[in-house]
Amino acid sequence: MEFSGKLLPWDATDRTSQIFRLSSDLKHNFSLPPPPSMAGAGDSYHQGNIRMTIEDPDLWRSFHEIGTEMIITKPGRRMFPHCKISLSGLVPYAKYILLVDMVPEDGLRYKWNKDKWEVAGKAEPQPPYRTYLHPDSPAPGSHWMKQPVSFLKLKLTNNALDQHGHIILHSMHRYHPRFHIVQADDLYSVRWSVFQTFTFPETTFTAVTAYQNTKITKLKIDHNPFAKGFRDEGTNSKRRANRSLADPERVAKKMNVSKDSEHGSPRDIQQSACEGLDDEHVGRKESEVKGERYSPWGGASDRDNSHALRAESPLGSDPRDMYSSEQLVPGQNTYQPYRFHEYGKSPSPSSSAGSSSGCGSTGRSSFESRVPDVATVPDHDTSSKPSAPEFGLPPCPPHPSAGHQDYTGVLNMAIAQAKPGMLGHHPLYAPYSTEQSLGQWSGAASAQYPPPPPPHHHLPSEYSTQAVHHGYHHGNVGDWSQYPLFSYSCW
DNA sequence: TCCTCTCTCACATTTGAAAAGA
DNA sequence: ATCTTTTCAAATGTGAGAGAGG
Repeated sequence: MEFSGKLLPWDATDRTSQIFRLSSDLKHNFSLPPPPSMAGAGDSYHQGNIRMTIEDPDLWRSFHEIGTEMIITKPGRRMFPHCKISLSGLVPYAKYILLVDMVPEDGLRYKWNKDKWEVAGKAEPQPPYRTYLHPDSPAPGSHWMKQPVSFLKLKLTNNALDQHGHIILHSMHRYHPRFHIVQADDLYSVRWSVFQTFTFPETTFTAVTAYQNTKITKLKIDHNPFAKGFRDEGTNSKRRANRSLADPERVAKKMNVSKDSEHGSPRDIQQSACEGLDDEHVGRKESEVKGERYSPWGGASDRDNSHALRAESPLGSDPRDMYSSEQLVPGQNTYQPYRFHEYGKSPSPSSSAGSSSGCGSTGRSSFESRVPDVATVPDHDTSSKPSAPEFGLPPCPPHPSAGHQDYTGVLNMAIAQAKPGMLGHHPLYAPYSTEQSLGQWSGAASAQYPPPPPPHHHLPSEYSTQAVHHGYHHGNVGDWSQYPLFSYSCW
């Protein structure tokens, strides 16, 4: 079954900021069909029929089945596989901005123990929240649609003081990239626009400073051209020798990689915690992969023991919980929007600890405020990035269990390469100065939107989910959500 | 002090874009 | 103007070692 990412109409005047997110499974929480009045209604600017697909889905799945790891370094490291998407359904002549940010999977920290990932405690406080702006932004829909859009240059770093606009992550934490499409002529318009967000479960990864799972290393070497020198057939005899011990395994792995992605994996590996994701996101191949996945996630074998399982695997036995119900609400707080992540039934430390967050123990939705703001601050590194403005998306509020978070609101975007003029003469930057940021945020938000929900409290009804979930399976087609932004001004 | 875990660094190799030359 | 070659910055995983914490 295929269900393209048809946007549900959104009334721009609707301050309740309902977010509609297509889920991939009707049997989940929000199974309401779209109100007839909304289905296919009118304004193409706001509704469109946007569809996003991820490129190289098989490659992503190959990694995902093992447990994708992404290296993060101080100077910044590219992702591999890198994010590359295809878009359709955009208004050809309308301009869009493409953004990517990294969303914590949960409020947990992990460790690699022998051959599997285990929970190692609560997540560390969230580092400065950044969003990567595609350098082509803004560009007309026709531009985005004519060929796949690559985020090759996106870099991940563990340097909280990074000044290059790289996305800052914590090592040993899990994230997934989230793609945003905003119809806007420039960044100034962004805040008036509707964000449409897409996620691809198979892009979930663990940020690491050094690879933990040797199978991931091998997969990277086998597929990343820059790592060609480390391949068995490569010229580096020294490294070949070092790796020779693992050769039998490598051979077996190589033989299995392609197969595994579609036909399951070695049986010595416990079932993948990602199984559920595959079930619904890997096209209609679920029957082929279910229960056979190789997984680095410990405890996954005990599928029925959801508690035990989820304690170790944030994806849980039914990862759909995580992806199928995302609601985004506008941040009402001028500088402290909150994001609530709740992973449904998962009794993970994070969710349990987050009871005070107001997400409710029964709800599956993860609520997020998406209030991208751009801090206008002095550029303190003009030599290296004279026009390296960054703006942060809405400070991703903390996971309930993540402890104190950095609300600096640094919405850094690596827009150094963005088209000149898109930001006009305003120096956008992403400082880590709370004072500055907060100062910027002190806009008159409340004038436009209802009062903000109290932090760590139940969302008021007007923010409650009215998500509409459809069967939305097309392998690498992203889930999407739509939400208005910018309840306050910051420019 | 020892151990474990995580992170950093220099290294050899490869890629790919830009520059130089034919 | 076009094609080929050269140069060089950037990207890659490796493995040793440092550093923090228990």
